[in-house]
Amino acid sequence: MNTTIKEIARKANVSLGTVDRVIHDRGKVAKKTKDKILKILEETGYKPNIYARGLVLNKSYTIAALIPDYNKGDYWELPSLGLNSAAQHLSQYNIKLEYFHFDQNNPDCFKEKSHVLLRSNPDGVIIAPVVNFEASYLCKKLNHLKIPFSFIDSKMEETEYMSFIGQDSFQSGKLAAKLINSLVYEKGKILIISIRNNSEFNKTLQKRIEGFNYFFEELDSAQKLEIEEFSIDQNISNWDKELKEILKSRNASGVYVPSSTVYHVARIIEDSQLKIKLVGNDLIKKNIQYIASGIIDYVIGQRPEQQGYLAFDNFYKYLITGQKVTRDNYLPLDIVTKENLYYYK
Amino acid sequence: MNTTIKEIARKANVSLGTVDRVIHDRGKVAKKTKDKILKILEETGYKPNIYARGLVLNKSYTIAALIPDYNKGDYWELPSLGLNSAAQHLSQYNIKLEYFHFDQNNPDCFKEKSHVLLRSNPDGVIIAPVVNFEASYLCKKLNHLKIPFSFIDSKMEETEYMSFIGQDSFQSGKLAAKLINSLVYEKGKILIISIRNNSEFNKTLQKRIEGFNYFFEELDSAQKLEIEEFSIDQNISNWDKELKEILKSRNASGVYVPSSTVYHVARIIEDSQLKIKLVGNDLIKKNIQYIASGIIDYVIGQRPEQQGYLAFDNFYKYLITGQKVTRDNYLPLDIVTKENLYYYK
DNA sequence: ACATATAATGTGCACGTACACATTGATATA
DNA sequence: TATATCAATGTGTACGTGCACATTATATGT
Repeated sequence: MNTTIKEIARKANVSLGTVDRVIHDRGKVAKKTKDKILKILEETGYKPNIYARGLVLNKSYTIAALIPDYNKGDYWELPSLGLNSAAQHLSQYNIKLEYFHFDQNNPDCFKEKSHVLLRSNPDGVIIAPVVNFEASYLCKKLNHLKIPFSFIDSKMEETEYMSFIGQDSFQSGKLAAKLINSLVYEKGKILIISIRNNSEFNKTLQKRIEGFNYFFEELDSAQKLEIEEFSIDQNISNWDKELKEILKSRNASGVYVPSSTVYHVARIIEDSQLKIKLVGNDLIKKNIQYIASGIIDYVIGQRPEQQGYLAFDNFYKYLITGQKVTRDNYLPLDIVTKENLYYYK
Repeated sequence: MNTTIKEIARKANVSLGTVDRVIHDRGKVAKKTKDKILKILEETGYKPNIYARGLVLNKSYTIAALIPDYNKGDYWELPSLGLNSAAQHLSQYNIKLEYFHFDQNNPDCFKEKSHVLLRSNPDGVIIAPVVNFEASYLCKKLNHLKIPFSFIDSKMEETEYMSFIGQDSFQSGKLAAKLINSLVYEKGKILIISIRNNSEFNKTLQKRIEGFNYFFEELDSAQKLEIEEFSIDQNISNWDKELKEILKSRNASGVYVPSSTVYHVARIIEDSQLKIKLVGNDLIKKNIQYIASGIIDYVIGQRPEQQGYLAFDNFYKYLITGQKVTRDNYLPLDIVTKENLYYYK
C-alpha cells in the first residue's frame, strides 16, 4: 500500500488542500509549512495513485498520424495496423488516434494535410517524413505550438522530435549483402534493382544501397562479386517489360531489391523459371507467398507493426503516465526466410 | 468520453446495482432485465473505466516466478531482465514480482521451492518447467487453489495453464539446419554437439535436434550432408578435452550446438584456428563476442527478455485490466549474425 | 388472507486525487 | 475600534466502479 495525500497531511498536521498545493506548486503556502511537507514527501517517497489521478483528470487526448496513403497489401498498411492496435489497447485511457493520409507522389497533398492536422489541434503528432521540405515546416509549427511529435520510418535530425522509431537503413543494406553473398557463394553477378513508385529522391533506398556496396568493398578482392545497379520507375509504361528484360539478359546469380517491391522480381523469376537468388525488404503480404515458396530467399524485416505500436505507445507514456520516452528507437533487422516465416506473421 | 454504468442504468431504467450485477454476472437479475441491459451494453460498447476500477479495487498483487538459478551471463539472466523490467514498469499498478530460484540439477530443490512458493500465497505464478514431474504436481496444486499460472521457455500441454511464452524448438532446429546448409554449401561433414549442464532429459534440446535432422531428410539425396551427433556432459571431468578432440579429429565443415553453450565450441575454434562454420542458439553475452568476430556465424535468438516481459505483462492484463490473454505465445526465431547483432542487443 | 421465504432491485459508501470555494488569522488603513 | 485586504489554510465535491447492505416485489405455503 502506497502513501496517500491524506497520510502526508496527517503527518504534517495540515489539511489535504495544503499538501495538494505543495505537490502542484500552486503557491499560497507558508515557506515553513512547505518545507515541512516537502520533507515528508521525500521521506515517504510519495507517488500519486495513478487511478485516482486518471479518474479525476479524465482528459481525452488525440494523437494525429500523418502517414502515406496505401492500398491493401502495401507496406504502409503495416505501421497502421500497429497504430490501430495500440490505439485500441489504450482506448480505455481516453487516448485516440486520428489519421491524416497523404499521397506520396504529391508534396502539395502533404502540405494541405498538414494544415488540416494543425487545425484539429492534436495533443501529439506522428509523422512519416517522406516529403522532407514540407515536413520541416510542419515541425517548426508544432514546436512553436508546443505539441510533441514523433517520427516513424525515418527521421529529420535537425528537428526537436520527441521520439523516432525506425531502422538503420545502411546496416540493412549491409546485411542484405551478406545474405546474398552466402547464397551465390563466390560465383556470378549480382544486380541491385531499385523499383520506385515515386520519382522523388528516397533517403532510405539510397542508404540501403550504400550499405550493400560497402559490404562488398570490405571483402577481399578475391571474393568480390560483380555488381550492377538498375533503377526502375513504376510510373513509366512498360517498366514491367524492362525489368523482365534485365533479369533475363544479365545472367545474374543474385538480385537485391532494396525495398518492399521485391515481389515484382519474384513474380518474373517464378514465371520465367529463372535460377536467381533473391533478397529484398519487408514482410508484406505480396512477399510472403514468395518467401514461403522459396523464390525470395531472404527478406529483411523492420517490424513495421511494432513501429506503429511503439509510436503511439510512446505518446501514452509521455502524456498520460508521465514517463520518460526513449528518443531514438532502432528496431532489429529481422532476417526472414521460409523456415522462420510463420512466427513473424 | 466513454459510456458509464450510470448512463447504462438510465437507459435501461434500472439502478446502478442491477447493471453492476449484469456486468459481473452475479445473478439475481430477472432474465428480461438482464437481456435488456446486455443489449444496451452491446450497443453502447461499454468499457469499464480502468481508473475508477483500479481505484476501488486497489489490490496489491504478487506474481511468483519459479525460475532456474543462474550466474551472470547465463541464459536465464535474460528472461529475468525482462521480468524485472515489466515489474518496474507496472509497479504503479500495485503488482509485484517475487523470485523463487531453484537448482536445475536438483529436482528436490524445485520441489522445496514449490512449497515455499505455495505458502507465500501468490496471485499468479510463472513457471520454467525444466523439471517435469515436480512441475506437474505444482500445477495441480495451483489449479486446485485457483491461482493462475503461466509457462515460460517450454510448456506442459496437459495442464490448465493461463499462458505460455516461448519458442518452437523443432522449427528452431530446422532453421539452424538451413543456415548451416547455406554455409557449408554441399561439401563436408556436419556435427551436432549437445553440451548439457545437467544429466536430465531435455525436451527443448531433443526437439531442436529432431528439427535439424528433419531438414536434411527432406533435401534431395544428392545434396545431403553427412551428419554426426555427439553429446557432452559438463559434469564429467575432461569434457573440455573431449570436445576439443572431436572438433579436431572429425574434419567437420560445420557444427550445430542446439543450446546457448555454443561459446565453448567457438572458443576452441578460435584457439585452434579451425575453419569450421558454427551455428548455435541464444544471444547471451558469452556468445556475443564470437558473433561480433564472426566465429559464430549465426545464432538463433528467442527473445528471452521479451519472454520475461510478456509473462509478467500477461498477469497485469489478466488480473488488473481484466483483458483476455493469448494462451500460446510463440516468439519469432531471430537470425542473428555479425551484421545485425547490434540492434538485437 | 396472512405470514414468510426468496427473488429482484435499489442505495450508500469508499477508493485518492484535483480543484473550486470557504474559512481563518494577521496586518494595514481609515 | 471597525473594516478592508490578503496570505494561509481548510472543506467539500466529483470522477466511475465494486461491493455490502437495505428495500421492495413476487411467489409459496398455511
